[in-house]
This record gives sequence, C-alpha cells and structure tokens, in this order.
Amino acid sequence: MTVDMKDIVALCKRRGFIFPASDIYGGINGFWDFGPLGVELKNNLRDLWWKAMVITPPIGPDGTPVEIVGLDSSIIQNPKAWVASGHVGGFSDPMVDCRETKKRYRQDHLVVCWIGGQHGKDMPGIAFHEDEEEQEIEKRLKKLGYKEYYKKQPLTEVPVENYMYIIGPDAKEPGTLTEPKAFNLMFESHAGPIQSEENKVYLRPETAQGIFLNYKNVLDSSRVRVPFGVAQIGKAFRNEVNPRNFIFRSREFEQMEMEWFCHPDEVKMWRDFWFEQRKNFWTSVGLRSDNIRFRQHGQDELSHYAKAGLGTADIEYRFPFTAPDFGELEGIAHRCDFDLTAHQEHSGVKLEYMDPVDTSKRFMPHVIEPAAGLSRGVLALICEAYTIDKERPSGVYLNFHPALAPKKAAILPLTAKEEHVPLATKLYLELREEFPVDLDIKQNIGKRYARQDEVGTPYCFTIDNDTIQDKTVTVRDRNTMKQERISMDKVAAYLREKMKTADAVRKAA
RNA sequence: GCGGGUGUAGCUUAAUGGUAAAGCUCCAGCCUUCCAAGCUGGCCACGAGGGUUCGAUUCCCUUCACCCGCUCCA
Repeated sequence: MTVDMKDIVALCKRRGFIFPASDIYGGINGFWDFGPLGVELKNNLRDLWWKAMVITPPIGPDGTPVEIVGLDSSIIQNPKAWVASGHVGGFSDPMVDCRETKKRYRQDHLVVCWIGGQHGKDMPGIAFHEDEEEQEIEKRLKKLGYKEYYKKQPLTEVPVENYMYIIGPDAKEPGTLTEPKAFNLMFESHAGPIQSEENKVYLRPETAQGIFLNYKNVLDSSRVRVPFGVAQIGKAFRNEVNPRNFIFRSREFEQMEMEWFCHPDEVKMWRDFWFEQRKNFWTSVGLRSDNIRFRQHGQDELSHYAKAGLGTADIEYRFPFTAPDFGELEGIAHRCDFDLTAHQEHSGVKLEYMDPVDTSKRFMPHVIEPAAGLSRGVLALICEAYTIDKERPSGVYLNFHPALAPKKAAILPLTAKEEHVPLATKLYLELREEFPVDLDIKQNIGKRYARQDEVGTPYCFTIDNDTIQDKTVTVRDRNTMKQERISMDKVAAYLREKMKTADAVRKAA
C-alpha cells in the first residue's frame, strides 16, 4: 500500500501536528507552524538528541565517555562572523536567466567555450554547465555548425558586455543571457530601529557558526579538552529559492548540530565513529525501515572544495515526495580547520589549541560535524509512522516509538457514568506528573480508540466496572489492538518500563 | 524563478449570475460495559483583492497558497 503525501499533510493539519504558517491569511510560502501534537513530537526528538549528545554522550573508541557540552547562541551575531564564515560572499550566488528558454543558472556553474579569439556574430561563445562532458560539448558545437572551440572560460570571468555573444546552455541564439543578479540566501534585518547599511544584520543560516564563535569561551570556562564537542539545537533561516515538499525545505527550520573538535591526525577515526553513532540514533528513534539509508561518500565522489578533507557522509530518508530518491536528514561533515582558521584571521583572536599537558604542542583543531535537521527528522518520523490499516476504524494509525509519541497514553473511562470518571481522573492526575497523557471522556469507546490511533498514542488505559471491584484497568496496545488487564497501581510502572525499553534500544543500537 | 494544475465547512463531495447542500469529523445532550453504533441539537465554507453587473462563489483581471514537472539547494 503506497502512502500518499497528501494524506499525511491532511492528517498533520487535522490532528494538530503541522499547520501552514499564517493560515488565516492564506499562508506564507516556506513557513510552517507546529501544532499541539507537533510540538510534543519535535520536543521528544530534540530531547532524545540532546540526551544522546550532551547528557549521556557515547563511549569513545578508547572506552571512556566522550565529552560534549551544550550551547545556545544568538540567532543574530556580528555580521563580520558571516563574512568570515564565507556566507556573505558564498551564500549569495549570482544567477543568470536565459530570455529564450526561461531557464536560470548559477553564474559560477557555467563555462563559455569561445569559438575564436575575436568575439562576434560568427565567433560566439557557447555556454555549458561546468560538468558537461567533453563529448557532449563537441556534439553541440557540431550541431551549431562549429568544429572546435578556441578556449574555455568561466562565465564569472566574462565581462557583461560580452554576454551578447554568448549562446545559453539550452538556447539557440546568442545574447539571451541576462546580466547576473545577486541572490542572497541569508535573511537580512537591522539591529536597531534605523534601517541603514551600518546596522544590517543576518539571521543565521546555520547554528554551527555560533559554536565556532564561542569555541574559546567554552574552552576557557568548561574545563573541556580536545577532543570534545559542543552541541546546539536551534532555528536557522535560509532564503531558499523555492521552498517545497511540506516542511522538508522551508525557509525557517531547526537544526541539531554538534561540532567535534579533534586533532587533525584523528579525523578519520572520529568521522567513522560519529557516523556509526548517528546511524544508531536514527535507528533508535524508530527509523528502521529500508526507507532510511546511510551513505558514506567514496573518495572519488568528493567535490573539489572538500578534497582537503574527508567530505561528507549522509543519512538519508526516502520520503514519499522524494521516492524513489532519498532526501538528506543529516550530514556528517569534515569541516577541516576552515571555520576556526577563518574566525582567527578575521577576528584577530588566537584560536589555536594548546595541549594542556605539553604546552609546546599547538595546533588548529579539525572539526567533524554531525548536523541533523530537526524539522526534517520530525517529518521523517511522521512519514515512517504513517501506517494504513483498512481493518481498523480510523483506517490509519501512527506507529510512533513510545518514546517519540506525542502522548504516551490515553485514560478512558468506558462510559461517562459517575463510577468510571472519578477513577479515570485520579489515574490521569497521577500519570500526568510523569508522562504526557490524555484524559478522554466524550463519545463511545471506539471513537476514542480511533482518535488515539490517528495521533499515535501507543497505549490506552480503560476504566470499566471491573475497575471498581478489583482496581484493574485494560491496556489497549495501539499496534495490535490487543488488550490485557493490569492493576491500576501498576500503570505508571508499566509505562515507565515501555519508555525504558526505548532507552535500552538506543543504548544497544 | 518558469511551465502546468488546484482552491466551496476540519475532511470528502454537491449545486448555482439571485438566501450555498449533504455525509463524515468536531461540540452539547441522551443512550451505551471495549473499537468511528444509534437518537436529538449545534458550530463551521465559496483563498484574497479588484473589475463587469441591479446582483458574482459562478464571468474577467490581479494576487496568494498548495500540488506536479523544471530550476535551485553554499
């Protein structure tokens, strides 16, 4: 049974997981709100990540627990930080449009093959994507009536006045490419009430930089030593050209990033280590189907900018809208010493690490960065949990792992009669001290089970006449719909056990 | 950003140039001893703006959002 993304989006809205932002005004492209259940689900994933990273970080290769501390840095930082990180320069990609084909290209992705030394009507430049095969280039040249080209030049080096001689990558006539337009993918604002260039600021496009900016503060205040990690969860903002696919690509999203600072000689070991850890994490939160994929890029796959480092290993999920392809959930990147070096240069503050034991040893730490999308993680959890079951009244249920489920249990008096409600209320008040739980009294029991199925509540405790006699309740399991009776005073322990199982799974994974 | 499509209640679907209909959900009550049952009642909609018209949800224009395909994704 194939899952339709439309149905998932509809359920998310109907049951309060995810709403369009500014819904009553017709929405706003690229922004979404998390509803009452969505925020619980997101918080659960966030908290499990924080626990896995900061509270109970894994045992390192040497048998001792690794050291990771937390951080919550400001979304707005000194704009110089974004100049240093390369985002001001590199994040604003100039684009050129083709008037003939209506296509848009990144200027720095195009190269021009000039037919002759003199540009002119009979000596045009023919533009190609930089990755175009030589064979294809020849083919197209021939088609346009040329034998060979004289020289290849990046479009970025071509003066705009010569664009009139260029035939676009998909065009037939020269002169259809527009002059490059700047696209800044960072959100801008102004710190202070006056809108001027001087107080222009940026909303962070990634949480990572806040960690690099605080690298020295953390070292000086927390008694951590290399190797160690700094973890942060928070919102990030990117002016995506085209937000798409529900919350998968939105302009405001949430990241869970950890920067692992280590000696340059140990990057390979730590990259492999964190890749394993991160795989285990996603498996432990319930992404176990063959829709999740772990892909360590081969050396040959590395792009030019990463040739100095180990590149990136990806954790990907096959969302209904990407299928049969996969979408990125998390990337484990080797950032080399790029960021610290850049900030050292731009700020003038020494960021080299001095070995506390042998003070003659100084080096710039390298960074392994497991960077995961929290919003994307939530979407993957929902897609993974969405299970069609024609046999049950709701027709569908969300098969969340109990540790992730927004509500751990519902307490249901079998009838709204006097005898059942007080007992249910008592159990509810007891359980809610420890777990997010619902008390649902209205309507018949079947409807209530169906409602809980749709939001993925793993357990329902029902109070009936027997409860009055022997203080037992029924437990109804979401997945099997089977029931068993347990003593009312064992309910909290029962739930506790189910949650602990989740934790044990994480540990064992 | 381009091309195509879609927009009527929370959902699914009607009808109409002249007071917008129904089923399910939801809410209230009755009834109900375990899986959306039954009865009664209730809330809620023409995405937004403009134009044509005596009158527009319907025709026209613009815009917004969503979906599909391109493009983009440091």
